[in-house]
Amino acid sequence: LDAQLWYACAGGMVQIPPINTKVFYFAQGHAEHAHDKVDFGNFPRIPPLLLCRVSGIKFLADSESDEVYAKIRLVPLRNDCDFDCDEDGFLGMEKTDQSQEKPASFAKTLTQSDANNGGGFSVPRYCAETIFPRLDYSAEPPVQTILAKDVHGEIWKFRHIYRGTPRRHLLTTGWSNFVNQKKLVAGDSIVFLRADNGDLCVGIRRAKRGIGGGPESPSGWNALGGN
Amino acid sequence: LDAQLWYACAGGMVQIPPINTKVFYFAQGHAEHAHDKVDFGNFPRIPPLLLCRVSGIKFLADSESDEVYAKIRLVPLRNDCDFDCDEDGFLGMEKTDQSQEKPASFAKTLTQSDANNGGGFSVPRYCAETIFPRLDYSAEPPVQTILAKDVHGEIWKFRHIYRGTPRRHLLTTGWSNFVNQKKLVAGDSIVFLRADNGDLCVGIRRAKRGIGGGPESPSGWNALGGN
DNA sequence: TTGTCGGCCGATCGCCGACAA
DNA sequence: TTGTCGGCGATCGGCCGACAA
Repeated sequence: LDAQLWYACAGGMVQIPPINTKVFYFAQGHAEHAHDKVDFGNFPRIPPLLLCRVSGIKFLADSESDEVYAKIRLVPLRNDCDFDCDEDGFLGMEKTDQSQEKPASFAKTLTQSDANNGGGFSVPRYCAETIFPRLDYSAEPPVQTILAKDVHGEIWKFRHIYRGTPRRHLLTTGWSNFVNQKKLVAGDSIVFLRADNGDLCVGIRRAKRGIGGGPESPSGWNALGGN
Repeated sequence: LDAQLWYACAGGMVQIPPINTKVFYFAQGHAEHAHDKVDFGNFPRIPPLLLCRVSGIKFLADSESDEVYAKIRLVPLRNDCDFDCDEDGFLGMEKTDQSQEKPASFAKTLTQSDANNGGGFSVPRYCAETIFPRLDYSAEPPVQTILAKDVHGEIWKFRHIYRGTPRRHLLTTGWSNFVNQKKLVAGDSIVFLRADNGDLCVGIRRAKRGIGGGPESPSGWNALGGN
């Protein structure tokens, strides 16, 4: 999964520590947020926090829900007594690789009208003008076909039209099918992103269904929630 | 799963040996008909047939396809040299418990018109008159609602009407939904059965898609095919 | 600028009798 | 007796501009 699309779907609040930086692992926080029981083996006592080195990161998306999540491999460090000393990036608060080049992306939370069965999608002007392919306004009406790739690489086709009084951008044909296939409801968000190679990508960010997330959470862990 | 409904779905060709009878287990035949590899462990050489005692039978139905199949537990017998001697029922060819009380059931292979999307189901007269609940012919038109339980215990509702010139029995409302949910196509069969307690049951028997069945075969074995 | 609504048109669903095999 | 067909009315999907927030 492309890291740029991953970050766009995850949202601006999400920061992933770069590889080889040091982070604290909060075992209890992890256990409390996990849906499945976390197996700490036979450790007699788990320290509240554990200094680790990030040794690997995988950007993934759930095959069912499209929700993005990350698997972060941590290697415990021995010298967790002198952790406030020196060295490089704690907690990834300094500039990380994700900030170095931010591609054009746009997220919108679906309104009732957007999610209504049989309805279309109101495209905010900013999104249509900066993310979508350039529309030929000289035609009457201005209309084009849009192709967007989701997190699995699947291509979705939409009819993009600029019409109505006052004029506005809309997705019509193809949108309803997308909503049904992805099981989107009002409150969920959709993300459009123009990749570096010019390809248009589409991702989704589902609304939080309640504290702790629902059983639909990918791989049994809350995706990047807090700790 | 009720044994009567199971036998009705399996069809008249199917005979299950009663418990505690002796049968031959054809290892090679089993292996050839299985979809998954059959693991015979480290046996250096498998005899062509193995005298066994039936120690357990489970009547089951695949949760996806509704197709019925049986799990038969076999215990190998030592004295497989003198198998043509005496004792009780070989191969269940004698009367078994399934023949002692045959409930009223009827099977019909779906025609193109039956399976057509949006169409109804032509109920053969015999089925309507002997299996279905008694219809009040004095009404105009004669119509009733039929409830039928499938192999999972789920209830399906159909509108049963007697109309047309010449008059015939039809299932209309509810039938299309049943066809779609069960993914029935022309050539598949439907089974109606009136249980001892008076309940109406419905089962399906899918058409053979080719020699050896398809990958949809339940639990990796062909259901009761030959050996 | 954009969320919601009612209008409306075409496609599909599904019930019907006619007719023939 | 029952399989197939065309008809046709009801429903639904989905595109549209009006209007107001």
